[in-house]
Amino acid sequence: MSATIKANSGKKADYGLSQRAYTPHDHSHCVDRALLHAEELCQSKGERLTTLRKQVLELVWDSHKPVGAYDVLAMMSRDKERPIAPPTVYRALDFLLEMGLIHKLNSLNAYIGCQCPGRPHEGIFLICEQCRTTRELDSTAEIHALKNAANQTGFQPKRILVELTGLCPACQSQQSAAKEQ
Amino acid sequence: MSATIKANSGKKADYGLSQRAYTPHDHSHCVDRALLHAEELCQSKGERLTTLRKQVLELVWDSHKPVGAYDVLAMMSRDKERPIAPPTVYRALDFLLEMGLIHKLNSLNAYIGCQCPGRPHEGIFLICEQCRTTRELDSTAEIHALKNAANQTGFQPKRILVELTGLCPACQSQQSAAKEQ
DNA sequence: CTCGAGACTGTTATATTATATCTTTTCACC
DNA sequence: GGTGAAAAGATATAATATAACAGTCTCGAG
Repeated sequence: MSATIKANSGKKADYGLSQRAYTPHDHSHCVDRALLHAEELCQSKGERLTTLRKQVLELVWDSHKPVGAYDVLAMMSRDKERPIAPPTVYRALDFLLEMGLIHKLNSLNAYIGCQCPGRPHEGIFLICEQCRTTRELDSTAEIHALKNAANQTGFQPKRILVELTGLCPACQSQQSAAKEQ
Repeated sequence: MSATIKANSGKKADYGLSQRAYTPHDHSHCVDRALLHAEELCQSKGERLTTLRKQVLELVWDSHKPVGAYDVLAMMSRDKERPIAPPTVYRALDFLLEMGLIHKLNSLNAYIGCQCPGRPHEGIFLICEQCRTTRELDSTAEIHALKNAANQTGFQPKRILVELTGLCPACQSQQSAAKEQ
């Protein structure tokens, strides 16, 4: 897996959390907000958001695309005389997962910043198969319906994982534009 | 990951596909049916269900629990002077996935036989976190709702992955029995 | 039949993702 | 400052998956 490319940082209007992943925006706002949330959450839970953990969170938030553990590893090892070892990164990722500050996308073996931490929720992820931009959808209703359906069979659901792969708006218009040529 | 234990083969009543994974049953029926379906499907698609592919399918269907690629590998290499190599297994698994005869459970990196092949569908998996018995739920309605929700954000969904982890009926009653002690 | 193209399988090597274990450092608290 | 628990460093290795190339089989065209 290759290292992630820096996200577009052009100064543009801010469209609200929900659609932000798909539109040009000042991404540093996203990162700042994420870090702030993280600080608050850890404070309230009495957990330590150490420099290392903060750094990993920042790298995961580097864009709206999921990053692999070894991408994070590579980014952290850059500009270091001695490279970081995998367990260091995995431990930080595990901590952030535990805190609900990031999510793991199982279909990609990659991690992405949680777009609405704090609020209890279970994510539905919309992963663009072309540009990999990933958006988290807060579909409490649909999740609830799924859990209900499971319950009716006698199964007692605890965790739920929903990942949709397809095309984001930008890649759709790109494709239809290409077809018209 | 350890090799999977043979499923209960006691002769008992057959409760219909939907609940079978959770109840004692003559598992050889499941396997036979799966193999039959596979033959038919491959025939109709003009694909070859070779000995190797059939053997892998049979091993995946060895129980109603997901099996890892390396479990299959180990089972196939048993009683062989020369062990099978990973690509052999992965190629067969890829073929079976392509045909829709098995599914991959991304949260476990494991594979399971499709419980309703042929019928076009996208699975919802109920994975017991205790005994790992996994059932496929055919919830067209819920899947549709999810895709709709995604569509409304401008995302064009193609594939969907839903995995619920929790407790199967058997493990629930086992736990409540334990509590009463 | 037979021969050739394409599909399938074998083989070796290696990439990618993740964890076990032990040691050292840091940090909050006393 | 001393102390114990949590975090991070370091080394090794496990678990999952693929690349690349060589050999074998199958099936239809001639």
